[in-house]
Amino acid sequence: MELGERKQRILSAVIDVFIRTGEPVGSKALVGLLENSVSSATIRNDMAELAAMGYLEQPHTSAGRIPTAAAFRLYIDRLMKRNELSDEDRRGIDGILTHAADDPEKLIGKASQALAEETGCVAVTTTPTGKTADIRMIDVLRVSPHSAALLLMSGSGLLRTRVCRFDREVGDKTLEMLSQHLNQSFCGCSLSEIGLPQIQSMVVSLGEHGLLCAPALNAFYQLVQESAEAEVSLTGQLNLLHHPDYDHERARDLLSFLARRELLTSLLTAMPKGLRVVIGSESHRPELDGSSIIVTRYNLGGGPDGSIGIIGPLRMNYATAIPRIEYFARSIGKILDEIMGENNARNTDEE
Amino acid sequence: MELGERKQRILSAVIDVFIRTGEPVGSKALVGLLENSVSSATIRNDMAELAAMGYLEQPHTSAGRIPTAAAFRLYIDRLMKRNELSDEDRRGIDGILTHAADDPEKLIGKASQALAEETGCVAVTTTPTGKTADIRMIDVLRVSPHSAALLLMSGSGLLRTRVCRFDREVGDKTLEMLSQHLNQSFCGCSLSEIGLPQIQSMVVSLGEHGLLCAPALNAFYQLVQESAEAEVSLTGQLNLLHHPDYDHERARDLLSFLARRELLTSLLTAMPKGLRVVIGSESHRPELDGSSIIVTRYNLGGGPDGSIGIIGPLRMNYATAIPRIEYFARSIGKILDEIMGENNARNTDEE
DNA sequence: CGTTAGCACTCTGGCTTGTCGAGTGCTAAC
DNA sequence: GTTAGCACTCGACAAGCCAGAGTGCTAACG
Repeated sequence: MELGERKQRILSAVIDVFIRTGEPVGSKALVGLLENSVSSATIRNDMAELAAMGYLEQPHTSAGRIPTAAAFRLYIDRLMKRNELSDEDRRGIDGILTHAADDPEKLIGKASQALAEETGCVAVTTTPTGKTADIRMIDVLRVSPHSAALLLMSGSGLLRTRVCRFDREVGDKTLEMLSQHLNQSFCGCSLSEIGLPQIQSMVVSLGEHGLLCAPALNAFYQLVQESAEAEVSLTGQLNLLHHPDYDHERARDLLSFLARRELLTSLLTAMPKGLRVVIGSESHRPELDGSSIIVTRYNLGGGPDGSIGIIGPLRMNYATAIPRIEYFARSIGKILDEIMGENNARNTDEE
Repeated sequence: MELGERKQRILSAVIDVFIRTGEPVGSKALVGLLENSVSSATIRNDMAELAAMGYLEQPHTSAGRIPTAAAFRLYIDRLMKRNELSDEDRRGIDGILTHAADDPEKLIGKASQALAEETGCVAVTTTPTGKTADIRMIDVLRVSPHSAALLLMSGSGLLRTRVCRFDREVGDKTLEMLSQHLNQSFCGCSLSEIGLPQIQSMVVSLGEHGLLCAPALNAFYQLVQESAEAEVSLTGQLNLLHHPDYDHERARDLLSFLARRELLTSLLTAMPKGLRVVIGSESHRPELDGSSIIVTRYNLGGGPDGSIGIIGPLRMNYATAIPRIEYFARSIGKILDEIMGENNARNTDEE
């Protein structure tokens, strides 16, 4: 069902005003805002029809109208004019990212922080990892006579360490042997390939050292598990507490939901590629009613990638937030590729 | 000025009830609770005097009394009966800590989480580091043709890594040389000794590789800085949002304050050794009015140590929280010593 | 037929009012 | 020093009221 041109303009205007003020908008307020303005009565008629079509609703009889989730959907897909970033904005972001940008984790942390600050929402990121990432190297470092640290570097540029304790003192040779075996067996493997059986077979191949090294192998297994699944991190939760749309309960409930990382992970990893906007109840999660999620992927040259996005109130400023998130994702992908030295025809000559 | 024995009992009872209910407590409510009960009129008289002495105050004329900060101070220092942990509690904590206890960071994370959950407050911990910690080892790991990761292990058992990018490709020899020089120069040094001058002099001693390695040295410097200062982490912020004593504003303000880590760090590091309770305004931070902090240090055998504690409403359950925190601190210290292999006459034969 | 002006209607939010109950302070008796 | 009794104060809560905003409908207009 096609919407008349004026109705589209009215709906757009309602959404714009609502995003700005957060209050139901009445017919009179729109009179001054439309291009070829018509009288408030006409607008009322159109609004009544828009309400009948499910795009507007009124909290109570004599209040203005507020846009429904369907209206936001239409707005984002068709009506909205993207508010592209100014050169200044870009420079600002570039500055933030290139400043402490050598380290992947730092980079993503900074990006998350900046995004949260600029949008006033909660920023959500996942580490650049995935089942497809492979193991680049493994190292074993002595910590004390009877404990050592394992280090794992994955193809996505992440380093993870973990200390383990042996049942008795271990010699340098044992550690060295352990390191060699681990590297031989697992270097180049994708993280998802490695399961308990493979690791248990190491106990055998290590011969006399096998049993002694069991704690280390156990730690290694945990390390692999940990690296294989995307690690979600949130920034700017405080922003929610400052936002007028979130009262105590709503903020608490949303944050409680976000604290359950496993739910969030599954939500994010289930997203198809490209930029996605999930509006309120579209996620079928009651906790997300009244909130929107905008996420996209940042791609490394190869397989592994991660997500970056924001979570905030339904009436967030999509027009500026969306281009901003896209820019962040592109920049992160580019910088990570540079760090990791992927040779995929990107100009790495900048700076 | 000494308090009469009955007044002490009355004050204790008021505090106990207030901690339980959070509401002003009246004279009648106390009649049934005191040992050698007296009439409500007598209690009223005593309460009036306690109010005059600054231990009680009433929100308005015809409400019950609530304890002042001074009352809590007295309560904690003299009146309170510590509610020692049951064997079961201890076993529970031991189980949590020994379960994933090989890794120092994991250990402290788990402890923090458990403490937050058990007390319903925000748990605060600092990593076991300090100016006095020394550098145990440094490693340089190749990440890509033109980037590498630096790894630093400090005497407190913490591993920190950071990736850095070189201006052009670097050979294995260069990295190896860098690693050797860094270890020779800085292994065994305390973290606080290392400043920019020492690192800059490395550029010279590295000879032809000096300039190429500048980014790595810069990253190393940042790594040292980072490891030198205690890293504060909070767990269970959501608890505040569930607590009836914190409405939207109070929760927001407290969390905003806690988010400013530098303030928190200075607050924690300024604490003298031993267990401390800071009640509301005693910290001279307006944001902490109405909240209390309980912290203590956990000590490693050697110099470095960290803090663990909780932050919550004034009317928290001090009698059970304090022994609990002490137990956590002792356990963490013991386990870390075991991991790090300090030989200080502790029985490491458990389990 | 689409647009406009006018009007009666509805509903919310804020304000005032009145009542209830908890708790106190004081006084006088024990 | 302790207790009983009583008048008083104050906040919480419900009920009632008013003003304002915004609508839906109808009738007139081009």
